Amino acid sequence: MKDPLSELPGYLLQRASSAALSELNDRLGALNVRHADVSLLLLIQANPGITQSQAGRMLDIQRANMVPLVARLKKRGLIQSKPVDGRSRAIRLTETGRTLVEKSFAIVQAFERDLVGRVPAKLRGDIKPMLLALWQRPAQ
Amino acid sequence: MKDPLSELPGYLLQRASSAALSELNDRLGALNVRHADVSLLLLIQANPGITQSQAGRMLDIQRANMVPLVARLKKRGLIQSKPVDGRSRAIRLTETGRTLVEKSFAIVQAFERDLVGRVPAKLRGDIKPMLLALWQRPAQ
DNA sequence: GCCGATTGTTATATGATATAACAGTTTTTA
DNA sequence: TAAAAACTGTTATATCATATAACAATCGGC
Repeated sequence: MKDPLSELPGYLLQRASSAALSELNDRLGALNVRHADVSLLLLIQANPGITQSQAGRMLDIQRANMVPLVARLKKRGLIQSKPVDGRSRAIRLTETGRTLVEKSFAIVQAFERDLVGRVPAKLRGDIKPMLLALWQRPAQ
Repeated sequence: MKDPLSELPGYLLQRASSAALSELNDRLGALNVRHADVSLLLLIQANPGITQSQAGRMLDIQRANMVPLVARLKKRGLIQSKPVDGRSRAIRLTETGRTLVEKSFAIVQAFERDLVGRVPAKLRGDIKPMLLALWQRPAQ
């Protein structure tokens, strides 16, 4: 059976990404979180007091889609937020959130190690530069 | 603002993939198709008479999710199918489908060229091997 | 000829992402 | 400083991708 798609870097990029993401989600399932939760928690951990919109911009998640994500984490007691002015709210991890983000990050790191380990050693140093280059969105 | 996520190859892989996919979908919008349609059409073009399940396995799309995809392409007159035995159906491009897949493939190729062009020249030869390596799913 | 596997299908659920509209607030600028 | 513009969080809603479970019909191997 011919496979014309595997010649296309863009297709390989998509398949690699979705396979990796689904593997990571499987592993994170043990903590009952998903990759989107963890990326937001890690971002808040690195930037305590970050605003919902700021986080959304960095994660490329639109304002409207941040609402249910933040609400879920708040409901689980992982984050708290308080007004920083009349419209923005500063988000921080709770103690529970800090604990969970540490456990999650351990899983993420193990996953990243495995992922990188699948690449031939001589190419490993090029992974980040290459993915960053592929990420570039041309000016429109 | 700290960005702990951009240190993680897995995260870069996801962002690169989703940016690329959304750019490709934008470009394909001119033909009123999406990337999923085009990948199936290309696969059928390369393997006339391929079965719905076979295609699904190659594209990693489950049987149940192939149904609306195939139905949509059939409704647009891009593909036709006829029974190959009591359960399987062989799928082929129609003349309309052949025309559309050619136009689509031109867009895909232009996109792939641009995508690869964003990677520093000295790394370009490693794109496919690296993405294939990242795609590997460990035996479970 | 029987039994397990396969195929296409329906129904359904979840997650990610997109747009439009809004009320209240802040910032810009004329 | 008053009016205009931009920003924030929110609701409602739509689309797309993906997942599972169940089913009837069919096929293949023993």
